[in-house]
Amino acid sequence: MNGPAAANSWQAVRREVLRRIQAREWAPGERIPHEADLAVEFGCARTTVNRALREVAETGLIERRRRAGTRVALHPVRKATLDIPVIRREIESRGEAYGYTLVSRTEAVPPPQIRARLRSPPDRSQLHLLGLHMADGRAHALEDRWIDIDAVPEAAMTDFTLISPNEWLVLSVPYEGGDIAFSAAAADATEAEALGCATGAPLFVTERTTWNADRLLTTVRLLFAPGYQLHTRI
Amino acid sequence: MNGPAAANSWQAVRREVLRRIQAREWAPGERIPHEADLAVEFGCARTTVNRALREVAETGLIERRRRAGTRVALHPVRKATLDIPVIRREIESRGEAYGYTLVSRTEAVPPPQIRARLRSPPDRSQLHLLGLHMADGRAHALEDRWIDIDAVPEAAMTDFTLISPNEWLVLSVPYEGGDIAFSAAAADATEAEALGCATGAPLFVTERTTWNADRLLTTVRLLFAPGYQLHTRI
DNA sequence: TATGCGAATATGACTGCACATAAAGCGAGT
DNA sequence: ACTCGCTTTATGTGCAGTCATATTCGCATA
Repeated sequence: MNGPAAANSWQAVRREVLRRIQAREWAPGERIPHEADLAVEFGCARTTVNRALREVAETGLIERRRRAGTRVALHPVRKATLDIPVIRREIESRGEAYGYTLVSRTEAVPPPQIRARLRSPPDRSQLHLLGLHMADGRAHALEDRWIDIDAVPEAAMTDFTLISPNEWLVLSVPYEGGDIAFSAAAADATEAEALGCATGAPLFVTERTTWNADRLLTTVRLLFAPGYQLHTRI
Repeated sequence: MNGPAAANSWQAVRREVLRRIQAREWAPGERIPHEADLAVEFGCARTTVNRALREVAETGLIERRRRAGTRVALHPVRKATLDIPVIRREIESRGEAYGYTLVSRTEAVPPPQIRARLRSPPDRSQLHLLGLHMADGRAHALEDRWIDIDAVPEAAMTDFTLISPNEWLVLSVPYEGGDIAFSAAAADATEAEALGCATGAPLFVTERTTWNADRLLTTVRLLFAPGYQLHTRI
């Protein structure tokens, strides 16, 4: 029997590895048998064991180091994966009607905090956009965005009354990475009016800065209407 | 020349693939050459191309289907990975001193919302724990937890004044999965006092329910002191 | 005009092998 | 004791070839 043992055997190996960790057959902190032994035990190639263990390691349950071997994590840092869709699609996928309004558009020198985040030189004006995303006619999220005009010059010519900067950027500006922070903040008077809630209401906030190679492209603060929840699974 | 071409060539392939997507050489929605062709072009084995494309697909930038081929995602849903450490370790890794106090411990019939989340039968009492996590003596997070006594009977005998349920559960109860929700809420009078903030202050909230095979184990609501941010990267 | 079936095709998985590389461990030389 | 360097070991990566499987597409048949 030369060919593949059965079906998806790397997943079978992963299942068994997870079971043994669950059942404490392999205790936290303990070293587990090395790939070659497991390959013999499971009757598959080392490659297959490697694939399975690599996937488990990605969830944080085991730690692997060359020569040192593989051990069950002592303090597992669980990894959860967040899906970050474009807001329009998030709303539409819930079966609600999407709407968007541009509230204001200016070019101005950003306040110190934003300037620091964009690493914008002092006195340099940047594009500042305020927009409101709506779901079934109700306010969903307020988007407060700064775009670096030097890094994204096309933004200066774009009409953001028709397409939200959120979506335009995803479609037209390739980016490599970013960092995201989640927090809570109280709605100030302006925000409360836009979102149709009381001043001081607790809002879920995400702040994201996006870059491309060495350029910082944009930083955005999204304030979600009260009741919003971000969901994920482990 | 039989052996590996150079070093980490699957990462080189991934880099080049990402570059072509960035540069719009492969436009969104467009089908890209199939693995065999790319293998020839890059002068490596199809396995290597497969590995690279699989990794890219995991970030949501391309979509792959058998026979249909690989195409650049039209509406990329970016995936971010959240690290979810035990609270004590999160605090200690910032170099702060960790502290924990058990505020209250009761067995009671949970309110309807919690009962639904635990799928607990009506009139069944469950273990209810309230505790406060502290960083450098300041309140960090309030933990409001219900544990299913039938699923985790050991919890009934455990002294939660010494170890937080957060940590005890991770150490002693293996679990398979859970779901997590993030939101914002206003501090009520009790919460405000415990966290040392004003009543009505906006708090970052995470709610998590954890299960194991078919049993629901525990559900927890964590209220973080004002100023807390959850960070991640794309 | 449907529709049902088989061929073609691209990804998915696996094997057996080889070489690469990080890190632990050991031992010789100072 | 201490350092340097060699050996050993477990994981990381790569290759060629094969079989598996989902899907599409075209053709034949009702």
